[in-house]
Amino acid sequence: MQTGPDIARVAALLGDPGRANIVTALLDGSALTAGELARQAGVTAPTASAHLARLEQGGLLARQRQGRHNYFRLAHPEIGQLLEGLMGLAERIGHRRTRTGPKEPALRLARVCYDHLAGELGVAMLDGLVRDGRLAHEDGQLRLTEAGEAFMADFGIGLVDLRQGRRPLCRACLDWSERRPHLAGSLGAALLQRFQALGWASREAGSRVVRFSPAGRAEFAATFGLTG
Amino acid sequence: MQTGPDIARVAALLGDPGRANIVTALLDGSALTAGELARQAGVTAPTASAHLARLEQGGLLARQRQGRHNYFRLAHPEIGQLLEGLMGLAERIGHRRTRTGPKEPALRLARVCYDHLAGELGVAMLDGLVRDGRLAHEDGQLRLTEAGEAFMADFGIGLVDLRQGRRPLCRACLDWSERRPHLAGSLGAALLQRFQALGWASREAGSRVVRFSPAGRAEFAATFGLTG
DNA sequence: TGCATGGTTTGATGCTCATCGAAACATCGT
DNA sequence: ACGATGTTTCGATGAGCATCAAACCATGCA
Repeated sequence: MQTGPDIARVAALLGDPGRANIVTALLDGSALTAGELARQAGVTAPTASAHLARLEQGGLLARQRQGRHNYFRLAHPEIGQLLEGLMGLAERIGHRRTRTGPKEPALRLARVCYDHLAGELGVAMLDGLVRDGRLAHEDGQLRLTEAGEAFMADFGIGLVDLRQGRRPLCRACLDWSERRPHLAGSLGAALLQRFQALGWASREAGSRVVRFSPAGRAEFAATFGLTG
Repeated sequence: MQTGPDIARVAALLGDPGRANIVTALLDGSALTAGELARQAGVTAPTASAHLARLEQGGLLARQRQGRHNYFRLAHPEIGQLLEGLMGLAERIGHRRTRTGPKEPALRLARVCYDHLAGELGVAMLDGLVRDGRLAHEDGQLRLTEAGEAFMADFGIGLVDLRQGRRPLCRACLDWSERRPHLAGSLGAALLQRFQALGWASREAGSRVVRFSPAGRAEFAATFGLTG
């Protein structure tokens, strides 16, 4: 008999392949309809509907009705963090769904984690920002320095807007494939959006892959002082 | 159809209340026998045996036969990290097993996380170490500074031994109750052991609670420069 | 060589729940 | 108003599995 949070309830929600596929599909931060999720999960509409109801009831998903469509998204960014942690552990333990798929390398290079950049380039970006004194680790938190504020403003990020929301500006998120942190939080999300606006990178439809153009990749490396 | 690590397998293992109780009981880093775990989990010996077999098969637990006893422990420290993450999320979402139990405050103040100090005092200690320049955040990793090495040696920590193992010396572990990191890794484990050797604190049998004596608490605060 | 104790295996039972087809419901475009 | 599309509800089916009692195996002690 133990006290404390009920981890079994949450784990059981993620313990079904269908539901796991659903939340993984939502890990890119998008909001998908019930039908899309059913297809992604490889189940029929009724089963998906039942799963979605349970996930919503369990507090993992948020539902937004829009006309005849039902959009679902992760209820909280922290859920994405947990999923990355689960992936890391599953990988270490050797539980893999398939032999490394074809688009696996692209996924390891650059992917979306909820709504920010993850993968090799994601952690490299955070490293660069810290090395150049734009972000600072402080009491285990990430803080934007004055130099960092100037840098972001120059890069076209509207910090004022970002500080409006109650979501933290900077946050370290442990990367699944790199096993080191990358930048999350509203700033991380804004940066990824900016990359897309600048045409440096684009999201691959229906996957978490972020594809950089050769020119965009070069600009990216130059901006954050990456050698690789 | 998705690729990548199979999170459902791992989550399903943790999704049963019996198994969740088992791993939670092992979260204090101890190695317990099958019988003890059966009692902790509130199931009979046969069911526990089945659960333990599945957990071992799944790579979450390591078994060590000693005579007619079977000792189980978490297969890897990272599993403890994931469990704390799961607890944090479950708490946020509002899944609690019971109304806050009686020993809950003690647990939030100071407890064992796998083998190192967690809770209010755990994060305060890390804060103090960083503030005083003994640990430094670097590229998202924790590093022991020169001043820190001197401090640890003076405090009676044998760094040479710690560096032998392949386990990282310092590691940040996200605290379940405080939602901020505390110090893990072999150094974190060594510090907790030292506290016990000095008589500052002692483990409460059969729980994760770490109980500081009044004098020990004062020494602790003085050593790490805590005001609270 | 026995007896006690810890642990696992086996077998049987019952429950939860994932799944899908069919039908009902809701919304949109025409 | 009506057909088309997206979504949920209902009902039925089946599989997986958690559970325990009883039997079995192994180790330690006398």
